[in-house]
Amino acid sequence: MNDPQQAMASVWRIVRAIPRGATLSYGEVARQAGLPRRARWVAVALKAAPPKLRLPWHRVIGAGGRILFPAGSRAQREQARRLRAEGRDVRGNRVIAVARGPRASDLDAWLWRS
DNA sequence: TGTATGACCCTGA
DNA sequence: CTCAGGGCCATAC
Repeated sequence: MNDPQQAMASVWRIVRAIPRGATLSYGEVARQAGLPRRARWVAVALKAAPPKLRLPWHRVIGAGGRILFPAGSRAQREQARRLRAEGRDVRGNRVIAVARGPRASDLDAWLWRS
């Protein structure tokens, strides 16, 4: 998986598959995309993603449920807004873990079924 | 070739 | 809870 184009496509594919209301960390996305230890690359890939794709980028958050954009920034507010629109709670730059719905341990199955 | 810079992550204090 | 330090990997100059 050294071809940037292909690696980026893999990231996009995973992000696109994140169910509404669910979230994945950058590291998890990288791992799911077959790119372990390349969390930073996920960020690069998201930034480079054509808006045309309409990727649910807001469902990708930092490890531990943190929104990584600077507090108060345009992007931070937008991400919080979209997550809340999907029923998630956001306090400051923290995304509250889901009490109902798929748990982290079940997310794999959730993501890969079909 | 070398350095700086991230939409990152983990651990330890 | 915050903070620093080290690791990580691709990009830009």
